[in-house]
Amino acid sequence: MGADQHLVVSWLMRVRFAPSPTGALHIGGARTALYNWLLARHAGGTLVLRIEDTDRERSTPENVEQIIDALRWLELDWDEGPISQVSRSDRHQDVLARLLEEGHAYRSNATAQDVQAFKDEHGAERGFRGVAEDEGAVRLRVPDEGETVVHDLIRGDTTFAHRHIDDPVIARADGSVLYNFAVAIDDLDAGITHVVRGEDHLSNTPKQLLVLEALGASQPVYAHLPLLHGPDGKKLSKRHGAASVQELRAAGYLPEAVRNYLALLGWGDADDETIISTPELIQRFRIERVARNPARFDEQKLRWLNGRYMRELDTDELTRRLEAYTGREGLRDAVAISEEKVQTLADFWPLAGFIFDGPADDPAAREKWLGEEGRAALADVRAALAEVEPFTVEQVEPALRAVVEARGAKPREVFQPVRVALAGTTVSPGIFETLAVLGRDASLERIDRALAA
RNA sequence: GCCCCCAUGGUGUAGCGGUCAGCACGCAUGCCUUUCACGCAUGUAGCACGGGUUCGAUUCCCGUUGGGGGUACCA
Repeated sequence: MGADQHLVVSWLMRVRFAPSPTGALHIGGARTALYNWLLARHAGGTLVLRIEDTDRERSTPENVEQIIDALRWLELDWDEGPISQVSRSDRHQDVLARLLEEGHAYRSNATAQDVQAFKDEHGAERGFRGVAEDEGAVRLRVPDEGETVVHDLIRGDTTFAHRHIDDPVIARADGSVLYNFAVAIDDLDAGITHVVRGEDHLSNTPKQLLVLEALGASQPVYAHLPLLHGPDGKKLSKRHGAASVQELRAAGYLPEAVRNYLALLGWGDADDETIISTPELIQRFRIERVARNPARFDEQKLRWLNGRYMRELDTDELTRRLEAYTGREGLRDAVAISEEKVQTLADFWPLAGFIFDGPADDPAAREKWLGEEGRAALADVRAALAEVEPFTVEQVEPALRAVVEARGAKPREVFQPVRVALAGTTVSPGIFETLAVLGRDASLERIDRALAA
């Protein structure tokens, strides 16, 4: 690589997604990943995946795998990593030693009680300052004077007075480093240019900046995303239905619809479009336009959006998705007549499963539509259907309408009994289409059964 | 407690000193119609409150209230 090219590379955007593997990837984390991905793809930059696993208790291989699965399902790829934060502990130790050596950090055995005692004496707003000891945890020295300003692409500048900041513990007594230290070093070493993460990290940013400053390193540009809440305004949790990516997947949502929805949750373009394909998103997404206020996750809108995406897929593709989702095969004909009626992949089977598994059992439907009148109509339909040739929608429809006319009935008085006979319920795809998909034999058999019951 | 962030209909957002405050979801009604949907049409509902600044504030400043985050030898 020549010098010129190197210069170009150094100007490119490098972002990262750094989840801590504490379980399933939540929607908030998924959105953070999406925004970073959008930024990287838009700028032709690099997305680094780093696993923040310094908390050994919660970081299990299963949890890491869950996050990677979720990203794959969302079709968000990364260019470097996954890098385990723990795997970088040698480097962390080197930097820690240097900070200790240069006096930017010190060892201390101060406990939470000691910190409280300090505040009782100096005032609650006064940041804790410890005294150097021979052993104990490592604390970063925060100056008493001055302030640290976080320059944020979304929020502008936020100023933190040093006198309010506690000397943060950056390494445990056993030497293992803590998040606020490791994250600063890792982002620095990875050459991250833009740190895009949740707002819950904003208050800790000055500590990370102080670490960087102690090292004489330059700082990245920050962008803190507003947090996501549940429908009730409270923190998002399992109580709110699908709160994790795997739950969204299980609920039958399409990854492209989820990307579209998540992109709009906290971000809006000037032209106010709602349906935005991923390529368009890459082209139009601007981190500066991300909203500052927290957003609520609204599954109703996701459902609507998902329905729009479902209807945009052609029948073959939708069939592939549905077959993968249900684990069944030979669904195409049933899919073709159900497309307009489902909003999620999960909606399909309850609507059209009767075609394969036989009529559902809905006593109320039978009672209402298969009484004396219903059976009489059904018998007429059976007779008419026996003559239809070929057994196609084009031939079936006029035959049934002729029955309606001959009986002087309302359409529903004839069609609903047929529907209940075939599906067992009052809801199904169009009746002519359903008949055609079922075929003459199966249709007549089901009608006979309803008549005999 | 202390530090920090945020505030447009029920929800997500557009707006960046003068607009009938726009769009989407939802909800309601109508049309379509064999069920359920889809689609189409119409309607419903909002600038948290109080002070300023200004000829004029949804928009700028301050405060209040209300949410949220941080304050761990968690991330």
